[in-house]
Amino acid sequence: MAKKDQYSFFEDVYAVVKLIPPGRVTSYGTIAHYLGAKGSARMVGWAMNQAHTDPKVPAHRVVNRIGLLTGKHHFATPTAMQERLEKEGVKVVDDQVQDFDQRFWNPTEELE
DNA sequence: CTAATGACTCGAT
DNA sequence: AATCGAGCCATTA
Repeated sequence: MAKKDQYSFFEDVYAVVKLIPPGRVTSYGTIAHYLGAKGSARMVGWAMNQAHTDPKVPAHRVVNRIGLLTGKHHFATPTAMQERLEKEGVKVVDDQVQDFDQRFWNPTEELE
């Protein structure tokens, strides 16, 4: 980590992800859109890849727009993401978040 | 330096 | 309605 300007998007992404309330989930594109870059949804996932090493970043609360645990495979264990979500109170079936629309957390509205 | 990929999403055909 | 392609930013080869 001798570099300096690696952070930029990641820093913002981390901040938003850390602000995700328990029992809530959001999507990469939503975070990216909140940051002002809808197209960088991929980067958000990339940021998670670097962030998932940080326990302060609940990457397990971040899923794709349909509530599918696309990145569960990147966790320490492929089930860690689902297990954690269920532990938070979010039901996950077949890597899919139940009541996703209800569990969805919109930073643009919640954080304004 | 150029090219390709990546935990995504939207628009067009 | 379903499928395909393009866009976006950053990292790695």
